Amino acid sequence: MPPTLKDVAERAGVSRAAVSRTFTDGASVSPKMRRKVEKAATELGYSPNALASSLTTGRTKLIGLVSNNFHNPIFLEVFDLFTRGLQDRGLRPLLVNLSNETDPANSIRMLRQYSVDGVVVASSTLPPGFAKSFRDAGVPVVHSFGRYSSSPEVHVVGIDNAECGRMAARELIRRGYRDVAFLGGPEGATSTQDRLRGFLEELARHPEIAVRHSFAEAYSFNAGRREMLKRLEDRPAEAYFCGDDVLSIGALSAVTGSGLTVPGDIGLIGLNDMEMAGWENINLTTIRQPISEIIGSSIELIVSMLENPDRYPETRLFPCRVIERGTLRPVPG
Amino acid sequence: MPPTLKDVAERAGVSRAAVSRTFTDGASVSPKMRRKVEKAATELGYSPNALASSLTTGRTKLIGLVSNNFHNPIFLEVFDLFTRGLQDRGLRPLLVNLSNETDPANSIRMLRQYSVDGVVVASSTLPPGFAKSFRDAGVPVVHSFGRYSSSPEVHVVGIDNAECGRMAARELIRRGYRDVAFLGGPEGATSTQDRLRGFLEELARHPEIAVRHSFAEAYSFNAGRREMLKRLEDRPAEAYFCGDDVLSIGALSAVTGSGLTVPGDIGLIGLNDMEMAGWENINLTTIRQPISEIIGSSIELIVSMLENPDRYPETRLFPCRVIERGTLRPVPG
DNA sequence: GAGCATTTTGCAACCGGTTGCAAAACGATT
DNA sequence: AATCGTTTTGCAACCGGTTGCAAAATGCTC
Repeated sequence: MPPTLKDVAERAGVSRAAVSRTFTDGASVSPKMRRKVEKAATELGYSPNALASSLTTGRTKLIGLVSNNFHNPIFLEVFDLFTRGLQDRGLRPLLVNLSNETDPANSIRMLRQYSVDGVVVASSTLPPGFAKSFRDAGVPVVHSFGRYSSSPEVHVVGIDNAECGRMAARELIRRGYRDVAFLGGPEGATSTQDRLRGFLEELARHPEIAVRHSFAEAYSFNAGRREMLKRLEDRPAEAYFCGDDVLSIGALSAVTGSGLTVPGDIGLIGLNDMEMAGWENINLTTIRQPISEIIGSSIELIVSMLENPDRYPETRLFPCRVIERGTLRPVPG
Repeated sequence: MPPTLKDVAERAGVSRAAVSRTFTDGASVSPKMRRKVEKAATELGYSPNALASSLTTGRTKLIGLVSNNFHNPIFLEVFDLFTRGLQDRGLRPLLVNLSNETDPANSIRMLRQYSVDGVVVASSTLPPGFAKSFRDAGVPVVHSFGRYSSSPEVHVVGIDNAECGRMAARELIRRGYRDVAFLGGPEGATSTQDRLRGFLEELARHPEIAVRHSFAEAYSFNAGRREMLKRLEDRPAEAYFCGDDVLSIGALSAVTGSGLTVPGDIGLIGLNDMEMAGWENINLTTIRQPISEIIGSSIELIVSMLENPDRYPETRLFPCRVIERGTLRPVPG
């Protein structure tokens, strides 16, 4: 139904090749020819079919954006930044929701059928092997918010989760807490494991401080709330480092709902600094993850892989920092 | 690089047409042939190129998912439901972020270049003309969360915003408020206009009740908070119907942050019933918008348009209902 | 095993573009 | 005006599939 190259060529009285050339930049076309073609094209309302041209050029400018996290509000920011960043570079995000899938094979097949030029895996809970299987299928891939590895097999952009754990521990120690805990996300998630590891590592240097940990079933408000309610049944710790902000807010709700106060009775520190953490009625002390930088860097990386698919895989980690708000008690003295 | 139809045909010692047929269902292939082809295909790891086939079939199974709302957490639920629903039907969402665009021409061109089979516009703030320009370009379109029109030009699926306004008014009246207000979203948004209209309409039947209204600059926490802070400077109303839940939560934060209580000093009712509204520390009374039904219906509609593009445009409205939580005072008596 | 209807298969053209190559047009030089 | 080097243009093959049509194969019946 929409006009094709041939229609334009006929109307302009030139060859199809000539039309094609006027629409691919860098091709040799005389000014006269260009005028003729452009006139015919606008008269017909022609715009080239990107999919047809992808057949010969081997480029679709389609990027698979794969995620399994459609419940944490931080991911709305993530999608916003990714879609805008990709669009600005003339790339189109093909969204894949992995929420109920476990097997990568399906989504790999699907993305190959649409011959995406590259894939961005945006998730802190998917195992590293997931991104790897895209690479094995010959598709350039970047794992955003993925796990640090000293010998990376795919590009990873994210934060040093273990360092965040240490950072949280130092912050709690600095404020004089003597009985602290980690309230993590799902036990299997690599991000949870790493944050816990760092947390324990740092606290191991302070044997006088009691440490414990437990896991919520998901990175979600309700999971955080439920887990904290369980902790409150027995004698709770003085302060909790929660796996992420949403968990923290759930935990916060459990604490205040039980008639205790934050930070009076219990201190809380989260991770992410999602928009909501700054809301007046939440005001969560947290560790800021520079998601905008992470995403910018991920896009830059995937773009560079379009030119050079065999680019040596690297890990890019961005520093986090503590954002002080109102859920930890002040530094003593 | 990936194996093509031809490779499979050669390996199986059959014609390319035969291979094509074994991969299109409903085509006539003998069991023997099918076995031969499938064997060769799995050996080579072949899977058909959806884009190439779209050239002849005219179907890409790509659906443009267009939105300008990447800040309201409710839209994460929206994206989740849309992507899952489309995937389940073998369709692929091509995400378009309209946040900084105002002119539809660009996105229309882009979606036509990728020959999407249809477009879903998911937004309550885009003008009706936006969806229309897709239709004019010959692309099947559904406007989800769009405005009701008695003579619709495109498919609209959503709620009756005016009725929601009336519903909120009735709820406030029922609880004995005598001085009420509408704290709307951006003045230009059709959803805001309609909600206000309904709200005023219902209150016009109760001249003894004072009514006023004002608008926030966006459907966002900060806008709601700022606007409510302004209202609090002067003598505020007894109760506010806020344009949506995010605005309500912002307003809630402004009220409690000013040392007043909800619903003691000021009552609040929102609209959407986003997940967060039910969180213990928010506990917002609100009007539930059945987003899952709206999205299911939108998908059903766009799917049916793939078969029958000239389907007569209809408006589908879903009923809302009040979810009673803790931000309005109890019914007197 | 011949004759027939039915199914299966391959040929070849086509979908909407791109691109290597050679012919045509152009411009400069003598 | 003839020669030569450059640029511009068109031809035709190709990208990875699909599909109408006719030929080949199959299954039945007698």
